[in-house]
Amino acid sequence: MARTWLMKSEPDVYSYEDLEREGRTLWDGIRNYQARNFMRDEMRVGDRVLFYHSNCEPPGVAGIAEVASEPYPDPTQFDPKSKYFDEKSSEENPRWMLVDVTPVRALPRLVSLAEMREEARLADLPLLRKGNRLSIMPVENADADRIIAMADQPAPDA
DNA sequence: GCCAACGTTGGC
DNA sequence: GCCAACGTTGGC
Repeated sequence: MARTWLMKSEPDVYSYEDLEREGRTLWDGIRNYQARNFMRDEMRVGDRVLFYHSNCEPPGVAGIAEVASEPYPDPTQFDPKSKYFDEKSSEENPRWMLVDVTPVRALPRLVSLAEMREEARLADLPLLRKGNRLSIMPVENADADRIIAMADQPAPDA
């Protein structure tokens, strides 16, 4: 059984709609070792991805995507003009790895962070843990299913 | 190897 | 825009 991951993106920078428009993207710019390790060591082609909109109003899960490639070096680390350039990395020994992601479907509506906090059965979701800033994290399949099901229900009163 | 200083994330 | 929480860096 494939796993599910949650991947954060700021919609002002790259939204789920952008992914649908492009059809595929490199998940570049990850410069956190724990997040990199998930992509490098644990993700498999076909794993499900909850595409999460962060640093926006409201934050929440916007769509479902899928891991679409094996891990490979993030090209931005080698580009001196990129803000993600890493002078300590080299093509021979790349430090940052990424995967490609493709869209699956937009959720009927955004499932907000506040709404997930209200759902007692999601209490163990890593996303909701205090101070968690990881931009990529695993999600239990049952929790992911529940979040996706929430999008089929009317939004709770704000 | 400790830890203070600094930078970043991201909700609010 | 604020700031809590956390990760990274670098002096020692």
